[in-house]
Amino acid sequence: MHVDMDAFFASVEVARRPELRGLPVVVGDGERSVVLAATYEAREFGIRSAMPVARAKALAPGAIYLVPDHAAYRQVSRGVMDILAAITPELEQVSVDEAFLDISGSTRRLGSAVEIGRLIRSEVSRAFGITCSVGIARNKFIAKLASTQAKPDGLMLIPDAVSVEFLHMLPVGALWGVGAKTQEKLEQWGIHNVVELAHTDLPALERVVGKSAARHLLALAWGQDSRQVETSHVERSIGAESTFSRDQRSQEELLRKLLDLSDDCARRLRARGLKGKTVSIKVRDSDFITVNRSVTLRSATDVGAVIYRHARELLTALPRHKAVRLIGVRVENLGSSQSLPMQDTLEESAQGAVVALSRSEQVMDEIQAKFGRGSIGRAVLHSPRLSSQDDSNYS
DNA sequence: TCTGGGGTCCTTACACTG
DNA sequence: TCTGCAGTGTAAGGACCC
Repeated sequence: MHVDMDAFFASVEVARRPELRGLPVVVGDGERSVVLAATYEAREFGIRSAMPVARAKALAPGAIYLVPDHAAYRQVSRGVMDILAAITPELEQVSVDEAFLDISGSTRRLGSAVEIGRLIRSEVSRAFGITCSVGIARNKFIAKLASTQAKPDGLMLIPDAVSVEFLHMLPVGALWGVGAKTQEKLEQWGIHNVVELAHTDLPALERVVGKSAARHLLALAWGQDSRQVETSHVERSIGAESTFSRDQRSQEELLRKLLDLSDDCARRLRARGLKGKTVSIKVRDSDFITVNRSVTLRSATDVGAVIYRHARELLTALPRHKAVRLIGVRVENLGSSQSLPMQDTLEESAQGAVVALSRSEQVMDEIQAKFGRGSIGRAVLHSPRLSSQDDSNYS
């Protein structure tokens, strides 16, 4: 079973502000952002999620535009997931607003799959005043297609016997893993629908989309998906990125943001008991050209100052002519803190520098946990100058 | 029109090792 | 000593998902 909230962020806003009901409501973060969610009334104007807010405003200047309140959405999300967890522990949360459930062990206790789907929909609506759609099928992929077809505020069961027939009515873009680029490539080869893809032979498909994707797509096109509902998942990377309100040329400001993002990554790593070995940065310029640079360290870290130092080296090594639109930091190659050694390099360990930095950041975590995120921070992020050379400015 | 931020996975190229 | 090859790790880019 696949459960998917309808226009989730927008629905949460409408539920807590009933005067918005029936109106075109768009959740999006300001001029340089994109639409995160839009009510079905807003979609009638052609507004879609991921569309630039500026474009949405051109389409529907009279719609209501709201700044997202992620804390509120997370809270509702947790409540919805609690409802689902009461149905079965075989629950896989895919994102803030959707989940897969393996309900094969729940039908004796709670009734048929359709009855369970109805129960979930009524519980979610009763508890939070929002709607969700439910898809039921023999595997995850078809269940997800079913919930999409059921939207909004619906339920669809696709019996085994008709699942391939159902699949073969859909455009190729309905397949998991076929986005705009792959769809365009497939269409160049005359493959527009799932049924056409299903009857393409593997070697030909491999030439179009590559080996791995070809096998994957061909299986999906015949309704085959052996993925299980995974109740736990291992994080592979943790990152943070930010788009400037105006394209940035000042190295000072870029480094300041880089430090802030490095700290954010480090704090989240520590909160999860993780360390990472690879630090990567992402820089997008005013022409929307994006480059990534990464470096693998000798040992893993969860220290913001260490992440920042490597990120800064990567950034300063970059030849740059254009102003910067977006900058990001990501830490990859993650492992548990317990299983990974402590120091960054022998040299630094000898100085005790990294140990001291690590400890001071842990103390900051503790103070922030007690008194709030704004209660303590790096002085350098609040001072007018940030040297690009002097490491003493970490603190 | 002017394109977010959180991620995952795949492909390609290249260096290195046995 | 040289060459080819397979396997592995790293780096960079790209596509895709929500």
